[in-house]
Amino acid sequence: MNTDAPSLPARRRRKAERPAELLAAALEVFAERGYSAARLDDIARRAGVSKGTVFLYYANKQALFRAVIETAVLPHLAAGEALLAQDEGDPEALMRALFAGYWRVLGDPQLSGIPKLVMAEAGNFPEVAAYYHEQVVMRGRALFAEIHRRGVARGVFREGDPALLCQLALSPLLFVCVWRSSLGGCDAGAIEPDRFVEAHVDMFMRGLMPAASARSSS
Amino acid sequence: MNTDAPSLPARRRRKAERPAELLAAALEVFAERGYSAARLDDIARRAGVSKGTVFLYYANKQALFRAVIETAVLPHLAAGEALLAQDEGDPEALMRALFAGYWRVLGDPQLSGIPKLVMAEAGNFPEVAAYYHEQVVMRGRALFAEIHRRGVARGVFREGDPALLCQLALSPLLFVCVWRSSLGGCDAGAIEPDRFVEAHVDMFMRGLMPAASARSSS
Amino acid sequence: MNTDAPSLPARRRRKAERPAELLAAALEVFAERGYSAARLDDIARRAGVSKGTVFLYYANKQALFRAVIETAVLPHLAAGEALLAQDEGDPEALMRALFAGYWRVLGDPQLSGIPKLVMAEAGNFPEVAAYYHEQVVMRGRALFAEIHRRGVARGVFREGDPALLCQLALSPLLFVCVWRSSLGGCDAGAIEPDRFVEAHVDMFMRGLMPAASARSSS
Amino acid sequence: MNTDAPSLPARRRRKAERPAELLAAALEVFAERGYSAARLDDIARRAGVSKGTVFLYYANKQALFRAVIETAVLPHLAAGEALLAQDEGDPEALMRALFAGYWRVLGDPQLSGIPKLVMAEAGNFPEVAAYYHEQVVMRGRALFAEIHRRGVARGVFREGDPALLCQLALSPLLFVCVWRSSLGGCDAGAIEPDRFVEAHVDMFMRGLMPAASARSSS
DNA sequence: CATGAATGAGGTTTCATTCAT
DNA sequence: CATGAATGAAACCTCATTCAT
Repeated sequence: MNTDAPSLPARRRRKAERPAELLAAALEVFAERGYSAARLDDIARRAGVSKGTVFLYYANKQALFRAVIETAVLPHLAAGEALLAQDEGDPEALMRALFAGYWRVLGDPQLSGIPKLVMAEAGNFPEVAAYYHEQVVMRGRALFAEIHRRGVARGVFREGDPALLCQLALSPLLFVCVWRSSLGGCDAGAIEPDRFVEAHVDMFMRGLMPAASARSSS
Repeated sequence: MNTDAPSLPARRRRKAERPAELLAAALEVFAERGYSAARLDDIARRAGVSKGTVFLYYANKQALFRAVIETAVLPHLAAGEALLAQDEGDPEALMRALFAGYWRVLGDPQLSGIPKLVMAEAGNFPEVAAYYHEQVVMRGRALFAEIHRRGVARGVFREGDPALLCQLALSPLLFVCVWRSSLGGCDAGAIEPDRFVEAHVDMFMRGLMPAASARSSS
Repeated sequence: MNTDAPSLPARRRRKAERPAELLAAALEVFAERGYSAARLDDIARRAGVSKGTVFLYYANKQALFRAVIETAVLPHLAAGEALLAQDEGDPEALMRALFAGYWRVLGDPQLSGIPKLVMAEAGNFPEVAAYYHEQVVMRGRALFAEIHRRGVARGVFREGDPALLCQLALSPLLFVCVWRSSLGGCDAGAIEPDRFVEAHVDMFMRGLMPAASARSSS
Repeated sequence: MNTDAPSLPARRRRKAERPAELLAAALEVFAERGYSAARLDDIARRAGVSKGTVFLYYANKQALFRAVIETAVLPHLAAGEALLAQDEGDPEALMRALFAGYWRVLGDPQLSGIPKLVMAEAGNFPEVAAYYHEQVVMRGRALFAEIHRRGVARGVFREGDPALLCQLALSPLLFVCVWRSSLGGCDAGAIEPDRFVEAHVDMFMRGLMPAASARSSS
């Protein structure tokens, strides 16, 4: 309320920023430790507030967890859908843009904690898993399927089950993001993520070509 | 393990099986819930013993966790190494055999909990992560690298960074095993793992061919 | 209390009413929930102010509690004492007037919360209990004793320990006020308080007659 | 289980006694402090166990509270019902026996905490209140009503609404039990409970006589 | 060996109280 | 004066761990 006054009292301004600060701190700790092992004390401290303050913004630990999951990914998906809706260009370029978009999210060390979290905790939070599946997985697949459909129509992509192809396309990206926040520490330098993804995209795009055009690839 | 003495009294035989039963139960519960959320009560009940008995075999929860990780994968790796050491045949067939071997492990709903566990808990157990990286990841990569080396030498595989190619080869398999024990419940039927892996292997093998032989692919 | 200045600005009048509004809200919540379970948040909301405001008027929760107890009953006692001081009439009528006066207080759903509160919380607030005993119980008993004394002197009441008779006289009234705010909800309609008190007073007055005049009762 | 062996291990014997010990300790603390203010720490310490042990026997504080209420009164009611079922004697003597029975319970400093508790906490535990009303209040009233019915049939009691008469009969007893655990401390010695109850019963029985026989009373 | 009752440290959650605005 | 965001002590509750039987 009344956020158009540039001279808002500092307290009030804090209040507006608190949820984001808390979500950021919570994402960090949840991703590092997992849901159960994450202590609200740590989250609060990392957000620069006391333990009790967390409960002013989120009813309990679970609600905070859900909020972390729900707010971190949706904007990016919406952006992807918007892009696809207005761009009618070359499917191959679109597909590469889709990869780039996914990678902007999954490659961000901050956001890459989310998929890891969801996978690690799906068993304990079936509702969260269902929400994520519906709001992220299905919508992400729909994006892929639409581009693939356009490519097949123009004869630049081979046919195939879009769900399966999508999984094939994304699993290395997802894997890399999980890897980085788990064994990445031990494996430092072994593989540079950007190069890895680049290699995968090349390989995948080549595999997606119709048989006839395969010979012309590098 | 020591099952070659058929005349042992039932009680003693029971005792010899306890560790394996405990590890199996622990793997189940750890994989379902994650380390922190797993209760020793549940593990004990699932193994058919009382809570106190667990401590007769493993000093504490952490030791049990380490034992689960350490005993579940090593035999399979050793088998792979033995196979490779004696087989000098067609690299392409060997590579497909390697995929099949990996899939025998990662496709097993029982064992597929392990990678998920390691990734989810690496942050909380750096030593376990380091152990796993050294004893599983590096050795697995070495298997791949050796086959790749032979294939390049014979001109049937294109060159490339073997670590990167190995990651590329395995990430979909690892991903599928993680997926199945997380969002798989919501995603039931969307993708059949075996088909998915088969498609990936085909695609990967095609991508691995030298450019010249690509045209002969299906 | 200071309502005799009709031209005060509204704000100032508001302020003058605050303590009474707070006490009323506090009485409600304390009576409903008990001292510990009553939240200052609820009291503040019911009084239409913010939580912080409560502390402008009362140093802490305990002080508010004491104020509730102390201000709610004293005026009524004083009124009873004044009445008795000026009225020299028929002791039987006075006794019935005393019952009526008690019932005006104890029958008021608002005020009936007080005795319940005092009894429920006496263990946690010995000083409050002592204050209540001295300022309410003892003075109430003195009223009864004085009327009884006059009646005995005129030969219309039988003799007896006034403290005991007073307890006997009042316990059903007190009980009904406690009952109504506790099990009254389950017991709705079973007994109508006014009828109950009327029956008790009749029975008590009959029991208070000297033996000789008993036969003339209805 | 297997409690017929006199040489049971001490641990096992403790296990059998724990619930009763816990209920006794809990009744004490709940009655002294009220539900909210009672700390499980105190209850545990008074029962001679640690905090965690309470939760081995009762799922949570509320369950313990319910168990206290439910187990403390029922046996006495059942005893009263049994007595009434087999005794066909003088209704006046039966009524005095009923008073004596109630007083055995309500006069016991231990058990007298129960009614106080129920009344103080009814607002916070509607289900407990309903249970108590159904299992204690209604059954208690039925006992009274049956004796009253017999007395009216024989012409030794005057007619009247039994529910109202029962309330009238019991309210001083209930009040005394509440009083003793609340303001009784301040009021020490003012009134001796046994004398008070005796006086009440005499007065009540006299009030219960039909008008004709009133003159023969002492 | 095996049990399971008991423990108590540690986590989540509540709420009276403070204080900058 | 009034607010309500922030605090942190204290409560409930969980569960790994111990140990008498």
